[in-house]
Amino acid sequence: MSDQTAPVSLEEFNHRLLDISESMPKRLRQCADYIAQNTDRIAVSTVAELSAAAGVQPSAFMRFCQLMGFAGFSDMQKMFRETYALKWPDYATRLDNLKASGADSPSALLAEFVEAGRLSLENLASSIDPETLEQAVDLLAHAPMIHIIGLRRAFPVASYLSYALEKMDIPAVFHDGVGKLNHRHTIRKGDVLIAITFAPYSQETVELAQYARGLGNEVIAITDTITSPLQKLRALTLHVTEVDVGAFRALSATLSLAISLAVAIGARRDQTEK
Amino acid sequence: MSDQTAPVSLEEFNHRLLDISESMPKRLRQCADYIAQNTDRIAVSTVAELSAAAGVQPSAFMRFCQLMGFAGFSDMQKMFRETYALKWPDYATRLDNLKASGADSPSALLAEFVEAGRLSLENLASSIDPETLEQAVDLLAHAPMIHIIGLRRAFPVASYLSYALEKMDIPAVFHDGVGKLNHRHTIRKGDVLIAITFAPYSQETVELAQYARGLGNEVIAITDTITSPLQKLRALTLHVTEVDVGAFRALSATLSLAISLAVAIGARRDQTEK
DNA sequence: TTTTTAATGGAATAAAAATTCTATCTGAAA
DNA sequence: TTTCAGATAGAATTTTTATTCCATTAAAAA
Repeated sequence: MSDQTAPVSLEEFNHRLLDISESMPKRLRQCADYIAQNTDRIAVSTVAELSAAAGVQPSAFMRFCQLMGFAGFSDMQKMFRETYALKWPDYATRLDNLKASGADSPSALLAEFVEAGRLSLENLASSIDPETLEQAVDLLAHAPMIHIIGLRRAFPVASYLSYALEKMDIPAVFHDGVGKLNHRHTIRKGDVLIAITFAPYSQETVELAQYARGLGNEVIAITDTITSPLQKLRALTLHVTEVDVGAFRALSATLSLAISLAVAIGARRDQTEK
Repeated sequence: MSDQTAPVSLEEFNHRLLDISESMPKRLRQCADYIAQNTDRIAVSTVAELSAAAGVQPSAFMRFCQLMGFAGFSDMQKMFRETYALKWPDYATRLDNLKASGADSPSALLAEFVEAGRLSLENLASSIDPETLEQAVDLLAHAPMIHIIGLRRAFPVASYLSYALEKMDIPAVFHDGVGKLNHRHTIRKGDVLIAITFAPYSQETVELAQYARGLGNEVIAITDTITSPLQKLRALTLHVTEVDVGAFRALSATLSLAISLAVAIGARRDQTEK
């Protein structure tokens, strides 16, 4: 058992590995070498698998984990499963804990939302496919008219998108649902619709998307799940996963995506006009 | 047990999920919805964790796996562990990847907004004064009615605030300016107004704040400068500095503040009612 | 309504995995 | 060569996790 504290990040882990691997006995050295080359497997493998792959006994692998400063393999694996944000914090539980400890001040709550926002943004950066985004911008930059719909939770995003497009003098219709007036007849052939919807999906949004698709128009979807009804319409989907705090979300990632889309469209149209 | 063969790729998995999720009974649907939004957690979680997060019993989750065509959870997880190709380089690398696709590509732009958003959030966390926030929540939690105004750039924030308050059954009036109709007469003595405005300030927002102040009511301001006209009214000011990308901003920080405020009000009111 | 069928929750069981233990081995020092 | 301190392999044990089973509940059909 090591007296050192366990690494809490990939950097610390690698540093430790480099530090001590040279002074390890043969079998443990084998573990170190294997792990150095296959760090990514730790999160999704068992001791048996890893030790077999490294050519050692499970017990040897256990000793390796302990030398690295962990209590055991599970402890080490936990770090990998958590650090890489594949497992997000469960904010519902965290909030309960906050309340229980009496530390549920507004600023504590704000701190949670800030953290959730940071995670969402980081995740957005790695999950958005540049090509899909490029395609969306391309379609939108050439559209004679852009239609936008997004209700309930998605309404702020849709309204901001409308605002941004208007600022750049890009023709756009915001289907805001005011007075239950339906502007669907403003959609002409060749126009492109941006539909923003999160689970549970707004009926109106889905219907408008269906209508647009019925005219043979392209639909760009901004949504949070892979099973959105817009998927069935074969809309071009930009998928954003927001980290929720309890039942609420700060929309940081979605709004960033939306504003990027708007500005990119603006830039593209300027180029084309020249 | 399903007669269909199990999906062997993420695409097949998604397709299957989309196909059958609608015809599932309640609890299994819950599983489907949760998984649709958190597909990436399958590889590194246990049945217990996933089922708890989805709000169902482990046995329900098992049935879900079988409906999806797998023999059981382990079988399903196997697929995800095998196709688990690391999408986890660190954050800096991910940003670089986005930028790599060309200086003025949409994804490079997205990278900038993501970066700006993160900076704004960090800034927010350190600049908000917990006491001021506490005061604001206190005032708002005791208000018989909350009024909200925010136009142009501030409109998404105001609308989201309205949405959140409505979800929590907190009486609120959204002065949305639709049809240039003015709802100022709905403001009664003792009500509190949340006014959101950024430079250059909307005339309408400032006027409504003045009106409310004239009745002797409290005004909470969410604004981006220290010299806003609302300051003169001795409104309680929550000051948010957003990092802009060119002439645009992603509103990450402002929206996080707004949603925190809303949730904190909701929590405070629940307490008071007891 | 009554009957039938499907869905659900939770405990019970089975399986798998992690971890520890100990006899045996290895290699260096005496 | 003998002694001894690690180091190692493999089995035994403990812990965790997956899976099944069945009584209860809810929904659908008669």
